[in-house]
Amino acid sequence: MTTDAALLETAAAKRPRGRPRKTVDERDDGNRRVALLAAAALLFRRKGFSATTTRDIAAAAGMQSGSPFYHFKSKDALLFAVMEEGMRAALSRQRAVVQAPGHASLSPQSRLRELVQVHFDVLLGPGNDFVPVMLYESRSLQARQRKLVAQLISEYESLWMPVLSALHASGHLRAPVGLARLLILGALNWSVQWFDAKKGASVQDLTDAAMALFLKSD
Amino acid sequence: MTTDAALLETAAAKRPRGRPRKTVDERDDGNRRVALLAAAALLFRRKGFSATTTRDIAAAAGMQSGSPFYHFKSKDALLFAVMEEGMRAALSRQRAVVQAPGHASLSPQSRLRELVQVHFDVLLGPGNDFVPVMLYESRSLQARQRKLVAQLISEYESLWMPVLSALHASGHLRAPVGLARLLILGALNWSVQWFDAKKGASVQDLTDAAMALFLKSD
DNA sequence: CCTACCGATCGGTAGG
DNA sequence: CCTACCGATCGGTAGG
Repeated sequence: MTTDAALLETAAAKRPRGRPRKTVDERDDGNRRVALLAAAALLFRRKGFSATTTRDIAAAAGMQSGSPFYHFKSKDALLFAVMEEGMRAALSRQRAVVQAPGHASLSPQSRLRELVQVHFDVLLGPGNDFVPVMLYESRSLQARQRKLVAQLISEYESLWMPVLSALHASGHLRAPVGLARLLILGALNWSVQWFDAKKGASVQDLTDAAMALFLKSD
Repeated sequence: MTTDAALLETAAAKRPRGRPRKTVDERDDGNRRVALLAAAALLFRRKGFSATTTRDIAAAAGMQSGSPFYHFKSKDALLFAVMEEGMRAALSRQRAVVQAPGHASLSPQSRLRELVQVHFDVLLGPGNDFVPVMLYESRSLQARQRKLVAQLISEYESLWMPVLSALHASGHLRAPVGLARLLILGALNWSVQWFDAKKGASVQDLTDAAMALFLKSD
């Protein structure tokens, strides 16, 4: 699929040109690995894990069919790496939000808005295929790997709980906090199925609508 | 997978015993077709379309590997039949709700509650694998079939619009109606990912939580 | 609906 | 990271 290869040019072009590597023999494996991950994320998202072949991925990264197995032990391992990378990045972004200087002094409503907005961007931003793959392809993981992913998801959700509890306490959120978290994140996660960046609504519009829908008043 | 075959015993046993068929030569093909659909729905939901083999499905329905193709032209056609059957049943149930004698005289809040409750049951009720397959495997359909499914989804969503518009007009729903519909149905649809019938919450609990979350007051 | 089978594709590997 | 390849599996079919 040459289209996919084209879409990944940017990732492949990120190879640093300035400082030369320590030894001539050290190929920039790190970057080929990154290109493989980006290609896998794009294809896993578009076609699903089982319908994507390792040959598809290799071609999208400009390699021969056997080469992905030089970087990853198996197709499974590639899927897990995509998910882990996606959740690592998402966690890091949300932690930055929560730990930002002014954040703690904001109202719970404003704090929820920031979480929602970053969540939408993690799901719908350009090139952000990693977390959608995690959301919709976990079924294809082996039990051990699925547990590790579940752990990351749990950490991610724990960032939401203090805000939701505060909103519940102040009467702005009436549903039980646990179910509210599942329903709210579900509403956001489902946007992966219908959001179209080229169409009407923006991530800002979605954030506004979600806040208006979930909160009793602003 | 003998486990799957066992789970499908009930469907296979529905074969009518009383009145004999018109001719001796008329095998109850209709029922073997039903068994295939139920087996396919269960497996497509559990493992996804691409990861399910037609041999899996045949075995779960108690057939040999080539036999599904006597009833369905292709694996694709089987997937489409599952989705069409699921949406036909869901539409029929929701139409019955909307057209029930007292329904029109209920408050918009109560009408939404009925739609939500039936929707949860369509997704989470025992043996209801057909609609979840439609929700999560449409990617595997061919363009023509996907269009037909989209048409059914559109009909289904149109049943919600009058209720949502009324709630918006009365101030019980603050988000724009179009985005509210997408977010609300997303919250409900995502329950397929986490709901566990053997655990704490019931469909009633979910319905209560959803109503409390979405509406400004009851 | 079964038997027997085909052609294509797939994940993965050896050896360089 | 490529070349060349293997064993297994898969969707689907002919002929009964």
